[in-house]
Amino acid sequence: MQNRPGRSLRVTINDVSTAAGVSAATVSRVLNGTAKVDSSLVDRVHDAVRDLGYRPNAAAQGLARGEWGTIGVLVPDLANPYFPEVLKAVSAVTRAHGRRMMVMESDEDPAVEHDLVEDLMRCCDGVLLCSPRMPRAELAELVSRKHPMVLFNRVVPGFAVPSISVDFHSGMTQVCGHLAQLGHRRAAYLSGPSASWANAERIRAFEAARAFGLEVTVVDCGATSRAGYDVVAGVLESGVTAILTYNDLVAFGALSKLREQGVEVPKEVSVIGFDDISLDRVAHSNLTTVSVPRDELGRRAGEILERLLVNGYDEDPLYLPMTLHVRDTSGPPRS
Amino acid sequence: MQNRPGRSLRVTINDVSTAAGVSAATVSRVLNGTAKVDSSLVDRVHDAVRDLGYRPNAAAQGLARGEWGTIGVLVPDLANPYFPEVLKAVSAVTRAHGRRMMVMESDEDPAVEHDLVEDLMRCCDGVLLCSPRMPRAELAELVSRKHPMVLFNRVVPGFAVPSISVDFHSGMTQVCGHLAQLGHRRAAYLSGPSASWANAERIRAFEAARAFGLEVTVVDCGATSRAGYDVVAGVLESGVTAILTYNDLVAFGALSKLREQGVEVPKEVSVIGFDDISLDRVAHSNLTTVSVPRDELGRRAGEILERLLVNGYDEDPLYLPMTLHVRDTSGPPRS
DNA sequence: CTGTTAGCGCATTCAA
DNA sequence: TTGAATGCGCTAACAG
Repeated sequence: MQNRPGRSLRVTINDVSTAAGVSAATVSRVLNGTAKVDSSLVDRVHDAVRDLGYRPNAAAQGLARGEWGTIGVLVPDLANPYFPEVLKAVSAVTRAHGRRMMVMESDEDPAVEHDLVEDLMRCCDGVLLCSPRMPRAELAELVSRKHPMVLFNRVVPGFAVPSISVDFHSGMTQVCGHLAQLGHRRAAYLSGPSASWANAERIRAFEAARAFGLEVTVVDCGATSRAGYDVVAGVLESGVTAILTYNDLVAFGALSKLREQGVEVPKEVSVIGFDDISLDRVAHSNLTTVSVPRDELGRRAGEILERLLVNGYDEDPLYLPMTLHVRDTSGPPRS
Repeated sequence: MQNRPGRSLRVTINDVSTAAGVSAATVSRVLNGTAKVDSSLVDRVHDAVRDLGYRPNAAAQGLARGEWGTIGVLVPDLANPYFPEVLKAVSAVTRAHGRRMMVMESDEDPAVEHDLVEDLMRCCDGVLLCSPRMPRAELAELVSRKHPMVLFNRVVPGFAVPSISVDFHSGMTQVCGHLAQLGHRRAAYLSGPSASWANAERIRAFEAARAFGLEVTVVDCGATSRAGYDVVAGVLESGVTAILTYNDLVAFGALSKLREQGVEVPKEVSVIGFDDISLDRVAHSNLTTVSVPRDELGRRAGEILERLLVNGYDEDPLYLPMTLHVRDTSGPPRS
């Protein structure tokens, strides 16, 4: 039978100090190494701590120190395969600096993002914010609170907030270059959320592509496997020889539909993903795609936030490069 | 330029009370609805809160209330595709009950698990523990603290701790039944971590299988795609007609190797996964497997923990059923 | 080196 | 209904 810890039976620093025959301050000093303490007292404190099973109350420490020892992360969708690795890296960095990690999810709902960030701000030393669709004005309001914060996967020009992102533009440029060199002239892009900065960055790459003879048509689609599945058939009719996607999920959906329709890939049409979601951990995917260094992204983000916390350091936006992986779904256009 | 919130410029309940011309107690009452307050005062408080941008300090609330408003979750590997959906569900339930979610990862290292749980206990009202390999003695020690805790994916007989898990035994029995009905007589099981309860449950199903004429040989393997890739070749030589795996990742690795070797699936050998990791979110996988209701698992776990916190309620271990999904990698044995 | 004192910011007694 | 006083558990500043 478990009880919730009745306040009375919770062991505090005073219980320890009494048991050890020292003051509470000494117990604190021993446990935190804040000051030199006579070794005999140190031993008595440690004994008492062990006997009583004492653990400092984190809330009390936070209050007294003015620091929570916690950072917060807000992501739009915990189940999106993009984030686990990022969180893993953030968690590792965070832990290495002696802090804990609070995680919240907005469930892709911009309406709640603001509240969640506010909530994080009142219980975390710093916030890592991945909020692709939050309106600029709301972001500005949050930034104005001067609470340590790092923007993740989104760069907002004119905001004095450290941010880390991926060079999506360059990534898509590599994709286009690959296709152009294979001889493709017309391609379609299954577009992601139109309000998303990350999507806009991808699209921006098509201007340069045009200069090199590759015309890319943007088609509204979405960010899910299902969306790719539904949209791809109509796109094919337009006579393109290659299909680019907002992310790998969309590409998987599209491939699935193409397979059903008996369309051969890459013989009849090339399909190129984005993000490289399924690479290492799940299957040896054969999708040509361009990869995000998700673990590095998480690690660097955690480090920037830590520096911000310790030094109050403000840094320039950081862009991580993407890498093209040519696999089995891209090839020369049908002639 | 961001500063870390200088203590002096942090707005407290006293700032609000001064601005509104009321006592701090009244501010507290208005914000928490703890008692009736004259409506004119209510308005003044709300105005002051808005003007000053006041947000209650979570640590101070926690201290005063004796509750942190936070639950903690410990998982062995954040990047394991098994957990995102679980965390998503836990997060939703937790939030619905007005609590936050702290997440920690043991990185599959039993040595640190104990410390992490201790850390969670001193900053969380309750703990959700997924720790497949922690020795029974250590678990017992943690349970003895009487801190609200729910065991996840592990049932420990004789412990008075609420636990929720999946009926792995039944799941593997379904797999064996499927194979037996197809006519298979000899199969190999690529075993997961030997210390894991979840693995033992799967193996337990092979006794019944034998009674139905299916002989399953257990082969040490591991829990990763790589392990499946490395081990499967040697297994094939033993002449089995079907390969069962600890999880889908292992199965994917095995399939990858088989494909390389030109072994046809399921014509020459059937391959059956476990967990159904890649189903909906990523690709339309064609692996025959048996699925875990991961979101329900997370939801139910969160609810049990919440009940424990509110009622101090102790419940019997809960087992969720698995579902067999017959797809393209299983078929009749070669003759 | 150690104990005593005084907050940290809030919720909750107790009086009024 | 409201305000003043007290304490949650801990750390830091101050004496000794």
